[in-house]
Formats: sequence, structure tokens, C-alpha cells
Amino acid sequence: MNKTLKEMDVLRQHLAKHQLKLTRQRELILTAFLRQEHVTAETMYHQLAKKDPHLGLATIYRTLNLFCEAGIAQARHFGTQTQYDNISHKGHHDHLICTGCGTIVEFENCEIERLQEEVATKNGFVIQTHRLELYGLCAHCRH
Amino acid sequence: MNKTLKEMDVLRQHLAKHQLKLTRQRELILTAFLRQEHVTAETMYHQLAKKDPHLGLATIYRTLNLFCEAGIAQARHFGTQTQYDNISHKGHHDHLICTGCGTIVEFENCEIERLQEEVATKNGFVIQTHRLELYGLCAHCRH
DNA sequence: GTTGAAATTGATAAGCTGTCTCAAGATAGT
DNA sequence: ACTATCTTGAGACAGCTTATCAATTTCAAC
Repeated sequence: MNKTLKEMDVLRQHLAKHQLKLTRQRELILTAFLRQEHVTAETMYHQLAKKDPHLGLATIYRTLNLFCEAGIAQARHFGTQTQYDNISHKGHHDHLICTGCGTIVEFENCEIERLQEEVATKNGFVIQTHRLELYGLCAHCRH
Repeated sequence: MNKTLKEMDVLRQHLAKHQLKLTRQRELILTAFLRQEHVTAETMYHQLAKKDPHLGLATIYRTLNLFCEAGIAQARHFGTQTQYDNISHKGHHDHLICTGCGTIVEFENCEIERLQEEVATKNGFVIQTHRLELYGLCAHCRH
């Protein structure tokens, strides 16, 4: 197995272009990162502790930021933390959040995305990313 | 002067409902807050230093969070800081934010709001509030 | 207007997230 | 294998926000 992932090539190219090196840690973090929709540095730190107990939190931050520069990830402020989103899953970034129990439902709506582009264009903007969060009560919490 | 502001009543009601008290500081901060579209705690701290040199930063944070609970303000994370937006004065609006220069353009789009309701209903939610932010480059920063 | 229980304040310590420092170790071109 | 350069890990550090707590203020009941 271990087929050549598109993202791994993107990373390799980015590294070569900037005189950076491909390390064991960077490969490890990328592989784990690609398996998920969005993560925080802290989350990955705990996830990867099993595979490499000495992997430092600083390295994870550095690497996730590197992924952002390489165009593989996208940082987004969510609450007090920074979420790193997997770009290849773009379009799944919106959230429906229950203020009662904290449940988070992810959704996608092309029509809303289209209207966002429309608004941006009208104002001379080119959208890089967006964030849409709907807060309310889920069916269960309304009782 | 000192006419009765709608927001002051909203605050008074909220305070009464939660056994909280109306203080000189809360009045002062609300008055200053309502004059602006969005502020950070730090900004208000400096603005109000002239009127009350002993007003503490912690009090400003506490009070702005209180405004959020009362529905007068809405917190928004931008970069590493928290912006407090005045929503009760102009009604709800969404933001178009330039990642280059930080310019914030406000907009409103009924069609998007309608689609949001649709998504919520489909998932059994009843929306209380929402947040929509589009990040990108403004016409000026694209060069 | 006094009184007193309860909330609030100001000052600062503490907490949290993320970045910086630097010696030791890994990488990759030769 | 050698060497210049980059990276790592550990902890120190920095910026923003919240918690702590003694002193003060509010407000409702007298």
C-alpha cells in the first residue's frame, strides 16, 4: 500500500521550493491530518502521543502552519482555539451548533456558497475562506 | 438629555432578571460601546481611561461579556483578539473581512438567511443567532 | 436615610493558546 | 561518509482573557 498521496507530493514540492526538509515528523503529522476533517494542535498532540511519545506540541504547531503555507490546510479561529481544516474536504466547513447540549452538526449548502461569492464579488472581494455558524436549539433540547 | 436608550432598558431588564446590579461602570461602558460598531476590550480600556482612570481591564471584559449575554453585543474572534460587535443598534449583519488590511465590510442578505433557516429546520434546529464571516482579499489588497 | 446582604470592582495572579529560543539531532547534497 | 543547513524537543516566553479576593458599592427593607 502506502500509495503516493496527492497531498504528500504537494508538500514535497513546497519543501523543495523553500529549501526545507522532509522529516519523519512531517510525514507522520500529514498522514494523521489527512484522515480528519478538522483538528486542533492539541488534539493531534494527544492522538500522536501513542505513535511517538516524544513528538512536541511546538512541532505540531509548526507543521500545521507549514501545511497552511503549502496550501494543504487552512487555519480558522473557532472559540479560543485554532482549527486546522483539511482543504481537500472544503465545502464541509459549516456548523449547526446546539446552545443547549453543544452538539455540532456539519452541513453543506451550495446555494449559500454561491450567494456568498455573489456578495463578495459585489464588494470587490475574492473569498479565500469563510465561516458560517448557526446557533440554536436541537430537537432534543427544545423540551 | 440622557434620554432613555433602548439598549439601556434591555440591559436593565437583563440585570433585574438575574439579580445583578446597575453600576456606574456598566452605564459608562454601555454608553461608549453603543457609539461604535465593533471594539476590543483593550480599545475601550484606552478610550475610557480619560473618563475613569481607575476603570479596570477586567471590568471591561466582564461587562462586554455581560452585554453578550444580554443580547446587546456579540463576540467574534479575529486573529488573536476578541471583537465585540454592536448588534442591537443596527440589527444583525454579516462580515466580509480582508485578510490583507483588516478592513471589515458589513452586509446583509435575506436570501442567505432564508437558506440558513431551511438548513436548520431540515436538521431539527431552531436558530437563535448566527455568524457568517467571509475572509478574502479586497480589491485594494489584491495588488 | 440607615442598614446589611449580596453583587461588583480593581489589582493582580493565574490560565490558556500559540510562538520563540537554542542545544542536540536529523536530513540531503556532494 | 562528510558537512552545511534545517528541524526537533523542551521549556521559556508572550498576548489575551478569566479567576481570585479584599474592599467598595448597590439596592431593597426597614
